[in-house]
Amino acid sequence: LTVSLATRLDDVYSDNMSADDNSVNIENAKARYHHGDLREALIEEGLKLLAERSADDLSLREVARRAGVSATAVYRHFPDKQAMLFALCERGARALGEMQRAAMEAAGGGKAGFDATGQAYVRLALATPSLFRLLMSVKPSQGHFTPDDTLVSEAMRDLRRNVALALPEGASETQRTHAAIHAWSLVHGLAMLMLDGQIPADEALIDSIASEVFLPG
Amino acid sequence: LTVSLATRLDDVYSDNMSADDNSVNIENAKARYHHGDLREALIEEGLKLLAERSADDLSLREVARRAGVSATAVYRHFPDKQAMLFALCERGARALGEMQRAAMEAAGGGKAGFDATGQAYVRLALATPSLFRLLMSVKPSQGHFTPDDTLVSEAMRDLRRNVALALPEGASETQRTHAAIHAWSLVHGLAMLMLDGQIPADEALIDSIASEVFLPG
DNA sequence: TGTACATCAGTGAACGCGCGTTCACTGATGTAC
DNA sequence: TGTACATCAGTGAACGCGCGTTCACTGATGTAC
Repeated sequence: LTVSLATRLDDVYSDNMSADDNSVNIENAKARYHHGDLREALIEEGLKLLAERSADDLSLREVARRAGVSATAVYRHFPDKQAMLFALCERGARALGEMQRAAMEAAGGGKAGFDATGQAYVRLALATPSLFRLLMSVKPSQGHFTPDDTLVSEAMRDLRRNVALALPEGASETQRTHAAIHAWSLVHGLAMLMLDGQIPADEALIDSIASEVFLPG
Repeated sequence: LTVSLATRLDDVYSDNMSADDNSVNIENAKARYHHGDLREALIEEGLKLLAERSADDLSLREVARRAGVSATAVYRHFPDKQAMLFALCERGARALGEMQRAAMEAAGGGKAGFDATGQAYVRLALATPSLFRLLMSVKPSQGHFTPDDTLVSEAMRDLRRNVALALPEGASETQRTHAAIHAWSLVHGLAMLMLDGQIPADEALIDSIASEVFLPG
């Protein structure tokens, strides 16, 4: 799982620009990026910056600077800063979803698989703290991002499906929803407390807490 | 419990300045505050502002403005902005601790009392979101605030004591710590997910989830 | 193959903003004689 | 009781900062004839 986590994160943070490309910053931007590539490069630099600072401290100008481009160039690819942040969120949500799926699969489904998704959730949070926090800040009520849904709620749908696999056969819809919320709260709290340094980010702790979900029936 | 919560929050947010005091802003500040009162007024305005915006969006200048005082006056009472924020944290920590104690007492101790502290935790978070988040952001590793401890870790000490009351007699130290972390994670995750709008801030949900703590043995 | 032209992703200068913090100051308060 | 003086919590002007965003522009690319 740890390996597959690393692989997934490499996907998210993949770096198309080599160090050489950075050192020939003198050439103009159009020569450096083929058509459509700057958008991608900005997202990548944004994700890299989120590894260094919080989303609140991430500025559009710095992302542009890192990509070797003027601040105004960003506006060719995003209507405003918020839209750029949202693009970063989408990457985070994708990574979260993929990791959950991979963890479930690797553990062979059932209760073990369900536990694995919980552990993967915490590990993703610890691996990409700012992105994880940013992701959570996109509320369903902030409907200007997506028509009527959260990015996270997609992962939540998966969670409700997964929780069914860990519950006894005849569990009701209500029981499933309740168990899903319970499980999500548990791993989310663990992740946040570890991110905030209130609890040691201990591997064994993640594994044990995440497999102690209270399941009704 | 709800009543005692309201009472406690009134304590935290108590407003010593009447509306009249605000309307006679023309008089100079020295006339308005007796010696030492401005510090208190600044803290109160800070807490009120935290009810409107996040700690990140709270500026020293605005706190001063609300208190009817120049921005530089703040420096007579706090060495810098961070110190002022920390003073707000202290209030939050105090409120959290008092609420936990009150909840435990009101529920008559034992497992019921322990569950009540969990519910109170979530309710405090929902009542004062920004203050709660700010409180959590004070890390043990940021030792410049307190010598070698977190503000929150004081509440954590209480938690470990409380969890013992809900555990079977012969529980080991390890089991107690583990159960405390588990319980904290559960209610903290529930609180954060509700604050972020990922889960409805439903009263019944708080009560039921917070009493489903997994207890070993 | 060469020329004219439209497109559009980049540019740098400029805007107004609010911030945290510093500085030299002022004027009310309280004490010493 | 009156006067001289130290204290110190306030003041407003000023600083430098980086931000998001706008504007008119430029110059490479690709297409049409």
